[in-house]
Amino acid sequence: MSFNNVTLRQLRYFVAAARNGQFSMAASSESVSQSAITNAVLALEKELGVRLFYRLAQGVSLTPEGQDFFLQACHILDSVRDATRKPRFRARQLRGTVRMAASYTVLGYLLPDLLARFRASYPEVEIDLRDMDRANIEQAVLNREVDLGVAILSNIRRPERFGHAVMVRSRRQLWVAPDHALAKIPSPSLKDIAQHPYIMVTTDEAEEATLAYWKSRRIKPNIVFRTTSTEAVRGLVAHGFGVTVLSDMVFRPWSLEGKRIEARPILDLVPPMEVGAVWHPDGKMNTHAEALQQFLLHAYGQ
Amino acid sequence: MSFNNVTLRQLRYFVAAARNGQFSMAASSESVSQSAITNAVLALEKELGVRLFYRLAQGVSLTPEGQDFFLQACHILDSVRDATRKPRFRARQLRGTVRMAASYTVLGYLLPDLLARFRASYPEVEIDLRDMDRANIEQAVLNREVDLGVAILSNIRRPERFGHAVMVRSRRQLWVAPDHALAKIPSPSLKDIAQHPYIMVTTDEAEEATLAYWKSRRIKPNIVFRTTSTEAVRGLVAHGFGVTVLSDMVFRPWSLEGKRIEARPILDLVPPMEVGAVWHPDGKMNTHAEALQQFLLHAYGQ
DNA sequence: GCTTAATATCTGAAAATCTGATACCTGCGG
DNA sequence: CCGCAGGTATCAGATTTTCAGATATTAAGC
Repeated sequence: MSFNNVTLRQLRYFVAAARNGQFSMAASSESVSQSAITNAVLALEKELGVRLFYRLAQGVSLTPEGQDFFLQACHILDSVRDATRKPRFRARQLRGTVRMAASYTVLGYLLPDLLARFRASYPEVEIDLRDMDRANIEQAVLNREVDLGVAILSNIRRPERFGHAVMVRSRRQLWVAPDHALAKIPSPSLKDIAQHPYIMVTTDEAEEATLAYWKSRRIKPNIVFRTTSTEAVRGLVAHGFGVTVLSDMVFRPWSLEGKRIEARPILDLVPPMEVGAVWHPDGKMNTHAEALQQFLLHAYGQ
Repeated sequence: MSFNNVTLRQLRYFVAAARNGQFSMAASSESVSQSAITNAVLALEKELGVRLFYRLAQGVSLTPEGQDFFLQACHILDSVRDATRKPRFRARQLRGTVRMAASYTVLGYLLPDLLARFRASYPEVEIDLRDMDRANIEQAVLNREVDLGVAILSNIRRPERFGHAVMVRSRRQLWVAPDHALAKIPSPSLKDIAQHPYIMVTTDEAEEATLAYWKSRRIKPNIVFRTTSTEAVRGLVAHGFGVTVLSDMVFRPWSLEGKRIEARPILDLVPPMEVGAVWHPDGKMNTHAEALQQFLLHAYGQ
């Protein structure tokens, strides 16, 4: 049976399916037929010997193994994009240091892979990376203490004060243990969620951002615990002590000790988390900084 | 023009061609016809808009852009291998710290990518990485101060005193500026090289290793400069101050300021550099360490 | 049990890739 | 200078992979 090594096309279709949550929607986003997506995913599953999606009535959702593979597939596709980006010989002679500031969440979940890839393209450019909260990033960018900041854009008031660009828009979903009452509702509303203990993350102004969209529905979550540790949240949610709403960017299937977390789309319109880069409004920066800026923006198609 | 995104198969063939230095040899190593290799490489070059190989009478050799792309292609293929390696759900719950020691060259050229990939599979395992020379690594492994050492195995006397495995065997070649007299000889001998100024690297016992194979031919290189800096060597060689013989692992095309370095195979039988892992001879180690060990060994096809 | 909305399966058509033969290039030796 | 040896490029036809479109299947909601 032609021991088919995995194909990049299969990975593309798989990633599209994971992003869309439906094979048929992935098909139209990739401009192919639904059966093409189905076949690619089936071939992958057969090759890996693992089920990647749960097939649900209204679409599909990643199994823990699928989530795991999803992250790796994204990395592979990104690497291919980097490698085939046109300006080959991307100023390998470019040397210097870029001063960059990033906030907690960004530092942990977005930048490591991104910076590793940047380094592969520009090995001679050093990145002086600093850990700051949003307010300090804003100030540092305006004062030119750093060349570039990466933060949660949706928390920045009047982003027009900066040069800025969205890098990732990440949907917020309910995190819930599989045996939790809320897990039985395919698409719970905030009102449903309000009736259960809620675990509030407080890093990167998550509390303010969260309360903002609760307030617009005129209800409040039933907060039983606050923490700055996403790890703690995972543990607590997995053990059923409560639920939370966080962005897909920080979601992991997390089967520590066999305990799983599931993510459910929320019925109400919840704004996505937006991560992006900010720089001084006059846009002037040295060549290395510009290289990094371009890299960050291009790394996310457009 | 069927704007064909790059294919993994093309990358595989390209890498095989780069490794073999000949399309026809790559063809037999991949068990396909020579025209399959040719077509894949041509398609890649067309897609990238860059010449990847110089076509020579006796085979092919990477252009600087090709060398650059080669490293990225290797990374992509490695990532795919990691992602499709069977034990999906590789003990994500595995937590702990592995103590690891590595020597200078290994630290700079081999481990960064490898550890990043390990981290992707075992995000909860921390690696306590220490910089040591060979002698200290040997001692630390025997004293169980570290779980695992990675060093230049070919420098270790009586490796049977340890558990050990070769990870990479890297051919040693002549590094020479393109306009240097030696660059005109397709495959120079050590005797040819002895007539020109030689730059000696002294990190990781490179001098001892080098003199060993010179001694077996009963001649000596004409050493005009010694340094511990591979960067310095590249600069000096590129500017024609001398030549050197080093392994492919640390080779880069290095066209800084338009200056290039070329690599030429050496006529005499020069032993390759062998990098590998060593561990305590009784083989006992905790689960995390074993995971890392397995990962390192598997990362290099057996 | 019907309807709806999704995935799975099947078939012939289309596209890609491969092989094997052959043309072409280059360095070398007679 | 020519032919040979050892390599890459090109081509045509066979093979294999992938696709679209039609249809079967499945699950949930009513």
